[in-house]
Amino acid sequence: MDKLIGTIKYLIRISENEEILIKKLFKPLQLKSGDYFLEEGQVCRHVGFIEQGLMRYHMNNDGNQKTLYFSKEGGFVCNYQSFLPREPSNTSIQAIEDTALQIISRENLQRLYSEIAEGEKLGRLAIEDVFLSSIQQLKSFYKDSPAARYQLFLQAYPDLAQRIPQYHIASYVGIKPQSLSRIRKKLVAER
Amino acid sequence: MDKLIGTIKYLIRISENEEILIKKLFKPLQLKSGDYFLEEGQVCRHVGFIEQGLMRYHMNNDGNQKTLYFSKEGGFVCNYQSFLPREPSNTSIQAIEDTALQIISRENLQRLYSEIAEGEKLGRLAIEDVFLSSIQQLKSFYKDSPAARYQLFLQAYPDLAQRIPQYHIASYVGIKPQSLSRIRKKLVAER
DNA sequence: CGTTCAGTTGACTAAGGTCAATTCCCGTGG
DNA sequence: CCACGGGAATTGACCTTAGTCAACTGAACG
Repeated sequence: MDKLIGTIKYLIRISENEEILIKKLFKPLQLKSGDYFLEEGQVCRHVGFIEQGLMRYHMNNDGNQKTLYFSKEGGFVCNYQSFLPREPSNTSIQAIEDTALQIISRENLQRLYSEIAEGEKLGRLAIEDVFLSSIQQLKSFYKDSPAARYQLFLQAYPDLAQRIPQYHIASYVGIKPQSLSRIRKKLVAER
Repeated sequence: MDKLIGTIKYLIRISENEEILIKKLFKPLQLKSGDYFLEEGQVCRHVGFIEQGLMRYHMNNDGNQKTLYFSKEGGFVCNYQSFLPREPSNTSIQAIEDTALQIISRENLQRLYSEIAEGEKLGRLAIEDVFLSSIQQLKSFYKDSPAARYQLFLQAYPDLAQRIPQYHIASYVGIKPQSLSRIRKKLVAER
């Protein structure tokens, strides 16, 4: 809960009363590695804040999974594409480490928006963040080779490279594990 | 101006006075085919609404351009990645037909947000729309082959296929014009 | 020890990229 | 009205790179 409050205070200004309210609006949720926060076909009904742990977003495409995104402690998780229009999600969100979350329901999020002075701003900032980073990633698909995307991933998340198995990273980069293995070999040889 | 008001009324409820205010906040802008609404390196200072015409978003990557997106009459144009944080844009927005816009400055958009009852909601809806469609596109890069992306483009924008040169479509799909030409040939053969 | 699964490696295939030549289309000017 | 020029699109030959299939290695764990 401390990390959540800290992150919120970093984004907006809140009073002591507002802090107390926020603590009431969020509920803790503990997931084991492999558990799902959201499964394909369900409607996403909560926004989560990761206190500790690691999660991945993925789609199923006739059998093989495509990893879209990772999110770790300090980040929010939500499939806005399902949450906003209240439609069944076409992506899943799964813990890939034991993960401690603070989650807020749609109803409580509405309260947060209306009862916290800068609540709307907080919502906007949280969404803008996801928005900008997904556009970044889209651009990378246009600009960068798989090898370059892999290296950018290493630069951006050096810690995650240690925590995430290679076949998930390969999927995130948009290639097969075999190809990533070959790219890695090549990168070592060039260095 | 009529199309803009119609689009806004479709998204939110506005009073007659609010309609008058909105008409004051937007200014017309006429672009010739080839003209830029936003050039790389500039800060995006306006949101535009396309009354009539067609625009494309593109990046430069050592010489060759990558087309990220098209927007036509009835749509909004803005590089939020530059507009929101007021940073120099790394993408350009160019008219590829003679295009009539209604544009609103950041200051006037602030007034729209604060002086129109559902102004914030309008802003949120406009951004959500761009947000959801760019995630859609990102997912397509994971799931779909270039041939499939081309066909999805044709389905989604049958009219645009007639208005946009193939080399721009190829770039949007993420391949070279030669490859798109071969894919087209193959699709005809299969049909 | 044997099982399991991630990761690597090899041989081959498929598909897009590259370079270059050619054709097509369309507008312009003689 | 026709000839020419220029850019778009197509085509061919070849290259590069990721995918596929399958075998193998290595580490973790019971």
